[in-house]
Amino acid sequence: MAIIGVIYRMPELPEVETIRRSLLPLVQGAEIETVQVFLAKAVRPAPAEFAAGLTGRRITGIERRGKYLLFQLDNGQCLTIHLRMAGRLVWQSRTTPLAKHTTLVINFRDGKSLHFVDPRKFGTAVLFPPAAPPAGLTALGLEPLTTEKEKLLAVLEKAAARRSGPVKGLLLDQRVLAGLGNIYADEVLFAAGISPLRPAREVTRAEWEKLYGCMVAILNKALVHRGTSQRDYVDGRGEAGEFQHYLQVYGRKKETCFACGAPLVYVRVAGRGTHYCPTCQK
DNA sequence: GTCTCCCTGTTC
DNA sequence: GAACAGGGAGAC
Repeated sequence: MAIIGVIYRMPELPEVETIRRSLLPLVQGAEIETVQVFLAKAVRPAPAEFAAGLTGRRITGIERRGKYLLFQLDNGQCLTIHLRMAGRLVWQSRTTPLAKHTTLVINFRDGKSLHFVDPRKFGTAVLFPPAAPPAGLTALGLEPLTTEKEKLLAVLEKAAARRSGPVKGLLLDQRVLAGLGNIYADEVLFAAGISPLRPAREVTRAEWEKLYGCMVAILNKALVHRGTSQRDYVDGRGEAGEFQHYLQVYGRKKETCFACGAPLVYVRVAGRGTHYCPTCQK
């Protein structure tokens, strides 16, 4: 039995979208028969109510907002799953033994199961009615890829104007822009030639425009390559992420810049490990 | 608006 | 065997 599902180190927009696309044809129309919760704090509401709310429902579709997956149910409710750092969703036969760190299993009537495996235990699954979405979801900012350019530029400039901190912190702020994480923030800033340390309010209009173009290009290219996979992945359909081969700065600590040959710098910015080229990025 | 913490596999 | 990795909730 092939196992479907790619393991990503830290799923950001391209990875979550790739997972969405791979899962959609598998779960669409499937009816949930039983639900097993192995880590109570990973689900909301509490396990008994969570399981009862899902049992008997059919999944009608999957959407994505930022890094959240949204499973639509046939009664109008919605199940949102956030993989955080190390979570993965694996579609497999119901007889497959549970992997270590499995926090949630959704069993379908057709004999298949969706396993949520999350070693760091940071991931969450929240069942909610349309009228009461979780706070993190409602607070999300614009989608980097589906928003009109001028609108997005206006939002970035406005957010930057009242932010004294480094520009990288703004790119990581999901309330402004929903979907960028540490990997793509570093890559976008490198491509745009902007230092992650630059105060957000000092970024010029021309630079925002360049950053926007780089962001769209990088995210689209990452989507084409099915995201960034680190380490081994498990996949029954060749759905491996390959964007790791295209990273320019992320994860290249102590290496040199592909563009100019200067040693890359690794510092902590906005609480995250940050890679950049001090020569190419100003 | 910025900092801390949650977690455990991996790296040094 | 200690330090590190980090998304987002919650605390300041």
